[in-house]
Amino acid sequence: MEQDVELSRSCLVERMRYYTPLSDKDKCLLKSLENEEISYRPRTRLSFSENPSYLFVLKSGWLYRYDEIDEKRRQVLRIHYPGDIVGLTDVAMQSAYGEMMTVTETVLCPFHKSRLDDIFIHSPRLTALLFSLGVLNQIVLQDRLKIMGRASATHRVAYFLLEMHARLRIHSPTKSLDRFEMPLTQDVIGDAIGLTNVSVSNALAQLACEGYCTCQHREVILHKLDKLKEMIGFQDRYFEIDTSWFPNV
Amino acid sequence: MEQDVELSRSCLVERMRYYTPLSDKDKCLLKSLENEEISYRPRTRLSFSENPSYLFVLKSGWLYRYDEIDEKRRQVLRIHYPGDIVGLTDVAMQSAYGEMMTVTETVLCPFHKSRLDDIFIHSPRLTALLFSLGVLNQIVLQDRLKIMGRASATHRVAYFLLEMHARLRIHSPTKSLDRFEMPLTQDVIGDAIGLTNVSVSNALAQLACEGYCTCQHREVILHKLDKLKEMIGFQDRYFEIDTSWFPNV
DNA sequence: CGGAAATTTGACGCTAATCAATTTATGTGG
DNA sequence: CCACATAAATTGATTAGCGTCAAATTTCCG
Repeated sequence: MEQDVELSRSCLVERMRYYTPLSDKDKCLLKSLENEEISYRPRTRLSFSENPSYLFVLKSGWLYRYDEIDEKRRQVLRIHYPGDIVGLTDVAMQSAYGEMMTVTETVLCPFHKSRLDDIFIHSPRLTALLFSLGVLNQIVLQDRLKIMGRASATHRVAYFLLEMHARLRIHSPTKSLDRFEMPLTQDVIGDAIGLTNVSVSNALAQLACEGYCTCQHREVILHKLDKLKEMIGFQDRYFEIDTSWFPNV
Repeated sequence: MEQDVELSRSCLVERMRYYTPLSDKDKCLLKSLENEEISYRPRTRLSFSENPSYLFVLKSGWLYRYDEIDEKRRQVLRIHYPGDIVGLTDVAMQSAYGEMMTVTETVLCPFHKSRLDDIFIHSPRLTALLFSLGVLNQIVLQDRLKIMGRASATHRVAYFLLEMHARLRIHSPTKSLDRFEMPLTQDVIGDAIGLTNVSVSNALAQLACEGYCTCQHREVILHKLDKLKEMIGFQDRYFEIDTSWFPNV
């Protein structure tokens, strides 16, 4: 029991066990990825392009990945929350994809990409889970494509808030979580959904005006969560993984 | 030798061996996924939402996946080429994502999702490859996000043509392939990159006017492939997979 | 060859980008 | 704890690009 409590302190284990029960062996496998720790200050630029052989477990804090398009434009590709594995898009290719920037104080646990082999070789079940989480990521990206392609500025911003809400819910599934911290600036939000900071500001004003939500002082309050979801047809992808076909070993 | 030739007729084996050498066992594993065949006519709507437990190897033909937004709007999420595994976004979740439509005459090989377990259990190396191809897909989606968020209509269309070019190159890496068939209508292209068919038409006219490429009679000719790539900063993601860390079993 | 689908072309309107100025919030040192 | 400097957010005026609607032309396919 003591041991189990000890193991559950792993951020990655917390995340994974949310989707499916884990054997002690699997917990150990995951836990071992968090042996080292590096801390970063807020707003630190992280560039691992020189040798993208390391992945990271994001232990605490927020960071985002972005890619420069030109001097004044960039695309925010992904926002990372605690429990995320960071850097897969770097290690699968021979070169890194964009850069990362910490938002808050951040702790990363680096591990070499060859450590993934341990999982692939020793735990087909964990492998299936990692694989499925990769597919889930594709689905989330596809959702974002849909929004970027066709939705108005207001809908895009609403979508962004709802996706953030869905992400945060994973780590506090009991709470209703109608309010949460928002450390991202409107510039970053805009770069994530293809808008200028001005348009984000206007969209937030309109959402507030219609009573859906407010976003002030780095805090989001979702007054009409369900109505908001309905308005843009939002689906929470983070609760849906089908584990029925996973191998039992 | 005879056997090897026989095995190489598998579309999936062809695709996978492009990225890394495969053992005979791995070839058999992959080949066995193509035991059944179903043919479809062009422009057939495929909906497997009732019970999304089957994946498909796309043996021949083209099809695309899309999702309706409202009556008149849809987002084309992905275009599938021979050798693709189709349907991962359905089986990982408990419900299907959108629908599919064949473009040309198409042959699909269905297999149950539990067959993936065979790969995860028996071939860590093939698992690593499947996993990496999933990550590659995420990268391609991220590239598309970048384009959708910030690029002009002309750049979007140029990007679309170049991505198609990159995809087709996988299956004929020797040819320079500066011209290829384009069975997709401008409506479909537009729905893929967030434009109307009218804007696609205008963008193609401008690209042709500037001498970059022509798209007529269902055929694309890229006159200045390199200049076009340079103009939009295109990177071919399909050649980059890093297999150095894959397990040897 | 004939009907339907796809593409092209043009006129007009709307949304969000751009540029710029102002207000508000944040964080630091005294 | 306050004053100050800087960053972030808000507001407004103007503009460019794409969407929308509609009609004409070309292509496709049985």
